[in-house]
Amino acid sequence: MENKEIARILNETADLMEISGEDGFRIRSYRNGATAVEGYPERIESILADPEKKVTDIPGIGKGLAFVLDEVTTRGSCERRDQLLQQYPPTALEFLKIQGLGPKSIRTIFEHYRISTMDELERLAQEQRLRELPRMGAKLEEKVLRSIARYRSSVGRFLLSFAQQMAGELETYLKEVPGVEVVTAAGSLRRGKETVGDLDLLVTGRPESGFSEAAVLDRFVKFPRVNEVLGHGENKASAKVGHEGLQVDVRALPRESYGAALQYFTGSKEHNVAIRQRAVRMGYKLNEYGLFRVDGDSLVASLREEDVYEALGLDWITPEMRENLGEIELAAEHRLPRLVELSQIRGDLHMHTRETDGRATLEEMAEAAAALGYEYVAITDHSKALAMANGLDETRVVAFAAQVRGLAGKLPVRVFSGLECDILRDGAMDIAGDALAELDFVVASVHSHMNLEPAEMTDRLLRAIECPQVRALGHPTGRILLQRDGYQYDFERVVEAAVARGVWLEINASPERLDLDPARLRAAKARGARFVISTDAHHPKHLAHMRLGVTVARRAWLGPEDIVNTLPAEQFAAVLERG
DNA sequence: GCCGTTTTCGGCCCGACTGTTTTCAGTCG
Repeated sequence: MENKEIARILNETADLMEISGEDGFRIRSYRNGATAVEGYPERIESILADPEKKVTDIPGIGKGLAFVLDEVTTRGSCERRDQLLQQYPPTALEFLKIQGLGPKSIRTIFEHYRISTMDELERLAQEQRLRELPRMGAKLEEKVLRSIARYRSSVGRFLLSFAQQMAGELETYLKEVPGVEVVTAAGSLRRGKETVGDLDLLVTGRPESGFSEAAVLDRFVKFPRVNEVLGHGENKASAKVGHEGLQVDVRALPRESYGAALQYFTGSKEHNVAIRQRAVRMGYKLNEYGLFRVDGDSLVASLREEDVYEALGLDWITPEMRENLGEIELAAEHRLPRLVELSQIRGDLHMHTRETDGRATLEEMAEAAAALGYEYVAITDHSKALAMANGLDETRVVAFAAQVRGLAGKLPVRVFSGLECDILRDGAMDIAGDALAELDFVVASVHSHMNLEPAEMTDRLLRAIECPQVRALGHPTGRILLQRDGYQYDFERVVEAAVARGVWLEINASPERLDLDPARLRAAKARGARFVISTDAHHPKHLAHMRLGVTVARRAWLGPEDIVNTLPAEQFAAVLERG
């Protein structure tokens, strides 16, 4: 069992313990344990199996959790979780995802009503029976109904990063089948959409090396994380994978038609419709087997995707652009834009350390950045409004700026002193201007009062942008993918103000944000905005999320000239200096 | 339940808001 899965079960147990009203500190120990397990470099299972090693050497794991870990790895659950699941239905955990409902309210609901499904919860709210319970009222019912609607629309969708990871695991696994040459994820994953509904894997190989389609599909349905096989034919098998139930379709293909199939299954639907219309106009027909002449049915192209596009008089179009938003016309005129690439990113401008809610030190973050080949980073811990994160006050901000000046030249990358400064409800900065002025780089973000009226939110952001020390607007919509919509405001006005003040817009690359989104990025670019792509890392390994941010930028057709952190360190420093 | 230790028990992060109350519990971050 993977550490991540163990951590999930510990967190789930903690959720149930909260609903059951157990001691808060004990619950926190379970959560701390989960975090420790998830971030631990070695497999817990192998530590448990090794008599030379002890899990209790891991900080956060004591005697109690050691026993629980042993239970979880051997049978996938633990005694306390089993007990609690007898007491509450598994949907109790789903109810926690509904905004406005926390463990206490869920417990109250279960004490008064015998319900076990989301539909029943919805009915209680509709029939105004929640308000009969203590401390619940009409507003809560409305909130719950809104949240259930959002929950429904996100069910069956998955974060891009999650699907990519699953695709990677399956690729490694399927490549062990003799003769397999390529395993490629197609569909919205290949196009880099922020969330994906299912995973399409195309597999091909060399018959002369023993490749057989049946062998690939047989191995796939035996993948240990397959939960339910939905279909298993000669060319295609489908299954729900992982406890999350991501649907994975594996198609085994002859290599001759690989390019055509890849084009076909990558989509988008709109792009493909337009491409096929173009083919028809040129006297061809295009399907997943190849591009054929209509008269005589002879094959024109199918081996490589590039061949298909070329035969249609088009430059090859990168999957991120395939949405029929004008890319086909540009490809026909050989005028496709040059998009930003991960290798062009030279620094990361949003990350946290142990000073607030990060997990590593400034030095560790700098080393991890150097390992990725970066020239520079900005350390941007939280400001004091985020009390729970132990945000910096003015004194600590000034001390931090001085500390970074003292470290000049002593770290493997250039470090800029930064701050992710909270934008208060009225648009004022959480930190006084003279303290901010000590820093090299200030990114301003909203973390509270996200439900203001659009006009008020617009004014708030406009005022924040006016602050002379602010250089970037962090996660500008505040959306959390599959969980929370962004805050409402007049985006165009805010962008125009940002352009006028030289404030950059952040593309926050953390997997659950990817904020701004491609549509807003295009709109902002059209108004002259410039961008930074930053990871918002809270751990050195999060720095690797940069590639997700780059993917989002590419989906918005952004080039290196649009992204400020493609600048070399000296030039970037000069841009900061100019103010 | 973990940790550290003044070694066997006490401390562990909390401020702000919301909607419900009529003085504050529950949620959120």
